[in-house]
Amino acid sequence: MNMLTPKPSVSGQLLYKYRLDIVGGKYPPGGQFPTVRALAYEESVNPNTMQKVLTLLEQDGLLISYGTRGRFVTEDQSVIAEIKLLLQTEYLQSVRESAARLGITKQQFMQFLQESEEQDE
Amino acid sequence: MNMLTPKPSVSGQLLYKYRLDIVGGKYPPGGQFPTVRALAYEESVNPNTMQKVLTLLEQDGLLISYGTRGRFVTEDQSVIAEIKLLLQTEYLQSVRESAARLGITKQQFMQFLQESEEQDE
DNA sequence: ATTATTGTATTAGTACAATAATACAAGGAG
DNA sequence: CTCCTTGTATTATTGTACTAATACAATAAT
Repeated sequence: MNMLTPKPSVSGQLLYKYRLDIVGGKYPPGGQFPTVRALAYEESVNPNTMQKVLTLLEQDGLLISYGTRGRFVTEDQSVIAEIKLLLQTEYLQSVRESAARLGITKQQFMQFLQESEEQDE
Repeated sequence: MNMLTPKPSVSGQLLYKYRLDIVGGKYPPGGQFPTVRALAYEESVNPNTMQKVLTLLEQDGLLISYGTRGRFVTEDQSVIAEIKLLLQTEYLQSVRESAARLGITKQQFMQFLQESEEQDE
């Protein structure tokens, strides 16, 4: 039983996933992005649904569509960096609120961090 | 533009809210819980939707229905404590994953905690 | 006793997300 | 030139969450 997260929409999850994939460098700036149909197949989702997701990523400025040539990740690294920072900031803010609601103290959080493995460098 | 959270269902949000309200002590153990209709009105939600939510809270063991006498918060504090811990643990685990996906380092997190106001004691 | 309020249940309707099934124009590849 | 793949668009259908409108039995209140 999942206590926390009410199920979000498929498209919302995919949108978030690709945002993270892009700002995380999985798809490098200027590089080609997989096709609508390929991603739809990969995610076992209808092509229409996937296209909507990619359209939203274009609105973010993360992707650019060149008609039949395909879609590409923006070359503008500042856009990517900006969105990455936005995602991080928004998330940390949500953590603040959630921790408060859950009654998680700063001490608990510190201890939690100590126990965490270091994933950087 | 909300970067993070795809819209969750109404009932899922309410379920989460009441779980937190109960484990947070807003509704004390053994005390009466508001009626379906009252809560539905309060949240501007259909009574049917609210009833489903309360039914799920019963399945959690947080609430007990005594027919027409109304619904009450469980008197068993261990159940409440257990669920509170479960919620906290589940959340911290999700934080670990999310932080990793977002590329938030332990250092960033530490700094974030320093900047946070202290909300306990 | 009557009345109001409780939880519970049922059925139908609405709104929206997602699927399904295509179709088409534009460019690349052979 | 022809064919394939690209993005894009359209229309219909399905699934589901939520609303709407009740109804009913049990109990507390008066």
